[in-house]
Amino acid sequence: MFSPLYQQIKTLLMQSLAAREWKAGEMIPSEQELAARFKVSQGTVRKAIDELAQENLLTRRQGKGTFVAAHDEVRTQFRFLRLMPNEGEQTQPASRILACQQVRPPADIAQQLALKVADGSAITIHRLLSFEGTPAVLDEIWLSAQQFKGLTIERLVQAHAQGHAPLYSLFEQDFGIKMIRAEEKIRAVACDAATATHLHIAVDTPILLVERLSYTFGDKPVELRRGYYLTEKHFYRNALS
Amino acid sequence: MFSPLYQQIKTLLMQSLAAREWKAGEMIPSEQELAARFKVSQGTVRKAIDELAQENLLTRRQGKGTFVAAHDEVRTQFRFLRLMPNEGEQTQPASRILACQQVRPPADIAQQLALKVADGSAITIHRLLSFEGTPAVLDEIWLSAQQFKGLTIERLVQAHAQGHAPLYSLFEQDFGIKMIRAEEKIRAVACDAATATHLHIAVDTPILLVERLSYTFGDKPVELRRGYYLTEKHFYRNALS
DNA sequence: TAGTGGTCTAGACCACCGT
DNA sequence: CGGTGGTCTAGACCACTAA
Repeated sequence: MFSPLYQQIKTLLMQSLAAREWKAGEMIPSEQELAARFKVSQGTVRKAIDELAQENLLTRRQGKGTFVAAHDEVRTQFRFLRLMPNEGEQTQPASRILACQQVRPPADIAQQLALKVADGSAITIHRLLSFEGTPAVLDEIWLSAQQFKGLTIERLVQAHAQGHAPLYSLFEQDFGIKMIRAEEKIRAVACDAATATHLHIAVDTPILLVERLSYTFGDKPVELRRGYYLTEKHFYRNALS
Repeated sequence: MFSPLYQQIKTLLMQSLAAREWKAGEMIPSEQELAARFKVSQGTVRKAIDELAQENLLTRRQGKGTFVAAHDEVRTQFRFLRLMPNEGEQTQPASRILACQQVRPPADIAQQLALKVADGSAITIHRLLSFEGTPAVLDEIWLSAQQFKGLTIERLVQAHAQGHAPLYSLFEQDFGIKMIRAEEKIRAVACDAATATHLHIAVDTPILLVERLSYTFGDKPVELRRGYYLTEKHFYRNALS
């Protein structure tokens, strides 16, 4: 098996990132330094960094340096939230935590997150996102209790009060777990009674069901999220390129 | 305004592609030739081609050459069709053309396609996609009659019979119009009577409404498509990265 | 002014493909 | 084998940032 040098360098860098050798938002060594460390030319390091930047793991800033991408940057703000208003600019939603409990996960969820089906092996969060006071998204989030030990509703509410808007930013900074990619399955379903109440709509209103599985380093699934999106004043935007 | 050399080369190449200097599927000149033509080093041409390949306008094949991307390649097969079965592998749908008429476009559609609202200024196609005999998608497609002069239902059916499965491949080869990117707006809606009949489902069943605007070179919108997706046995897949 | 990433070059060699 | 794209190097210079 032939593997180009820059790929090997890329793997090494990715391992350093996974091991949190440099924290989110921090600057990594300069291209020259890395070239010296790995005993390759700057161009080779460059190509490795280029690919990592493309994958949103690093951020290059000319004149300053290369930084570990963080989930609280403006750039990343709407990378995972694809809901757009029918008219006007995209705005930051208000988030209200409804619940956060340590529970026994259903079999299907445990399977997708590679968890044991045991009491307290999972944490589930329920929250409501609103745009300009109007509820738009009801999220049901599942995590491994082992990885997110100590995650309570108080902590979520507190983080939120501190302007820690994106959940992934909290996961990254407090638990050292960075979501690097996700896959979504989107379906249209009829709204059930409980969801209808939270979204202030009639039962059986058609809503989007967005099922998201998020992965960290090593393609490890760490979050499963079922989002119920009201698409009357908003739509799910997707660019095909 | 500073613009790097490779960007200028990229623009020149893109102009050649838009002018159909090389046709879909054809090989473009080698990097060496292009470097000589533009009086730059191979590395600079290389970087321009790299970006065009990334944008799916060119396809590199080691040992062979660089080719103009075509819509009938396997690679591109599912670039625009995001529907996946709940279980099993993604398969090619069967397509049935229901109608193809030259009509006066509604104002909203004319506006998005930059058409005049006049009798016969638009072409509309209705078609049904089925997976394993089960209807799954009803598409309502709008095009400029001027750009797609001579597009009739006979031609569509004939192209289809020749295994010209993807519509975009027909557009590319017969009309010289290549879709290079698209934006989709996805909503959940209740199925109306006409759609219900075609999809063999009950009225008011929740379905996905996928509104797609496709662009050619120069960010020119050339196709508007409203797709009604049945998401009982399938889902719309999306990768967030 | 010093340090960073960004561009560009020229040349060597490798991997892959077809003949 | 010759031609293609793919990798790697070493070095020069440019653009941007911050002190």
